[in-house]
Amino acid sequence: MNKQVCIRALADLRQINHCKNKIASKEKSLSKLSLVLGLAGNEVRLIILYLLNEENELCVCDLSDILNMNVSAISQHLRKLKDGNLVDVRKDGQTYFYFIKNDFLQILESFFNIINSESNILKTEIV
Amino acid sequence: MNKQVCIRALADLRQINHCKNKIASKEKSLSKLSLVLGLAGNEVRLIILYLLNEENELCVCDLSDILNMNVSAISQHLRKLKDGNLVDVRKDGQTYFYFIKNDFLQILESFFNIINSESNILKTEIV
DNA sequence: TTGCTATTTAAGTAAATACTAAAATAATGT
DNA sequence: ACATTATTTTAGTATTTACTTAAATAGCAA
Repeated sequence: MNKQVCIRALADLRQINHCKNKIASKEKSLSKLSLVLGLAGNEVRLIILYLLNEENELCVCDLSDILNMNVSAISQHLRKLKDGNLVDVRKDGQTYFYFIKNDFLQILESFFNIINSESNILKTEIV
Repeated sequence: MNKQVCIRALADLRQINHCKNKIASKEKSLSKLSLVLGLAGNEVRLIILYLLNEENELCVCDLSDILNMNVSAISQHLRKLKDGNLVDVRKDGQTYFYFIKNDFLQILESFFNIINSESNILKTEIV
C-alpha cells in the first residue's frame, strides 16, 4: 500500500475512487441516518425520546412539566420528531399522547442501551 | 395505572417526578451522547467518520477530493470531530492523517453497522 | 354560547451552523 | 532564502435552529 499524501501529487487514486464509490452506494443510508442522528443530537429531543421509551407515552404537558420548558417549545420539538418519523401521536380528548414509532426504534434503542448501561463510556471524563 | 392527562388537573405527579429524577440521574450521559449524536448528525461528518472507519486513516486532501468539497470546509468539520474527541490526528511531514479515536468508537460502530447491514431500515421508503 | 384546557401554529429574534474566500503556519525541495 | 504544498485559522455571510410570545384551533363542560 503506497503512502498516500495529497491530491494531484501523491494521492492514492485507487483508494480515492474506492471511497467515492462506497459513499455513492451507501448514499441513501448515510443521508437518512444523519437525519435521525441529527434529531437525536439535540439534548432536549434526546431526553424526550428517552422518556417516551421509558414511559411508553407522554403528553406535551407532562414533557413541558418534566423538562421545565415552554409547552410551545416542546410541541415544536415533537413536531420535528414526528416529521422525521421517530414518534407518532394518539389523541385522547384534548390531550395528545406522543409515543415512539417502530420505524427507527431499533436505532433509538441502541442509544438508550448506551445511556442505561451502568459502565458506559459517556460517564468517563475524557477531556 | 391512572389516566394521565395534564399538569395542574389530571397529571400523574408520581410519574412526572419519577421522570424528573431519571433524567437528573442520567444527565451527564444524556448530554454527552447528544453531543456525539449531534456531531454525527451532519451528513458530511457522518461520511467522514464512516470513511475513516473503513480506511483507517485519511488526509484532509483525500477527504476534500472524495467529498468534492473545499479543503477548508473539511478541515473545519474535522476540527469539530476532534474537539468532540471522535477523531485524532497524526502528522507525517506536511500531511495530517485523521483517524477515529477509541473513546467513542463503540458508539460509532453501532452507526456503521446499521449503514453496512444489507437489510437496513434506512433503505426502506417510510414516508 | 361561553369559557376553560391542551395543543398547534405563526411571527419574530438571537444564536449557532456550514460554508467561502483570503490570510497565516509550517514542512519540503530548490 | 524562496517557492510550493498541506493545512489551519480568521472573517464574513447566508441559512438554520431553538426559543419566546401571541394568536389560532379544537375538545369539553357549565
